[in-house]
Amino acid sequence: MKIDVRDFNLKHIFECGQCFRWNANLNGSYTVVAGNRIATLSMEYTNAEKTAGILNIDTASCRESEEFWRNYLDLYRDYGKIKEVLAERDDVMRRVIPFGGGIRILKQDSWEATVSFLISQNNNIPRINNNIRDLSKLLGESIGFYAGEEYFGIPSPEALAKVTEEELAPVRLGYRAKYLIETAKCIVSKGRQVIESDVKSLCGVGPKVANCINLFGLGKVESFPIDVWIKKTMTDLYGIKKDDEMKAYAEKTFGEYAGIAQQYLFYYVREVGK
DNA sequence: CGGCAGGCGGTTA
DNA sequence: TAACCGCCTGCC
Repeated sequence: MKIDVRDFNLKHIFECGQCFRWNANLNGSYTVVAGNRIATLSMEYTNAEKTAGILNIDTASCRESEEFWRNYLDLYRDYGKIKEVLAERDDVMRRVIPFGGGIRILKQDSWEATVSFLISQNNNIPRINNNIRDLSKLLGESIGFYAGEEYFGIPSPEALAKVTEEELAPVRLGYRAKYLIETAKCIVSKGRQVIESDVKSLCGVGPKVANCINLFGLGKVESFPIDVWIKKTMTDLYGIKKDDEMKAYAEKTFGEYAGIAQQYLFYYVREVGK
């Protein structure tokens, strides 16, 4: 399927630290797993900034719904307008947005985001990607073959609640294995999906991970995760040093779009740091 | 080898 | 409630 898009860049979207279930291909396309779906996304960019053009979605099955991918890729949100609003509110935003002008907040499944960001703590992106893939292979269900490779979904809370830390050892999650099992047990006992009021009380979930789950898994675009990179950026660009002052600044200045502003800041500091 | 990577929980004062 | 520290692991 082909979709006309703007304010959209594959590298910006997948390499801004919000999602760990993708593989960058040599030709610039990304093979992505979302829930139980697999697709390769490629772009024909039509502007110099590479933020607009024709998105091509190649899926494993021809009965795939375009609607799913439109929603997952957050195509119904007007990022052009949001960028204008943020740039108007803040000079730093005006400067950093062009670096990641094609960012979109993916609408990930809440459980998938919970598992992903529990694993992400004190960890680096390549290892997080590997951990999630290995974990899915060990305990997740097969979601089919694509380009000759078998893919697995993130294990359900039920599947994770049943295992011991020893059984998870091959995935090399370290001390995060316990958090994952305890959190799975907690969600199983509630008998429903993760909701916002659960997040902070989950085992292994502190302020940073909670904000990531809210932002990336529950659509809370006003959430503002503060990690070491955001700390560095806000110290460098705003002269703010304390966490709670960063939080207050984000609430006051970025407001309902704080999570999106966070992504622009994050992408900027990572790009400039290279 | 020590230091560290997109933090957290537990313990202290 | 703030500061400190150990922690699995892999990589430098």
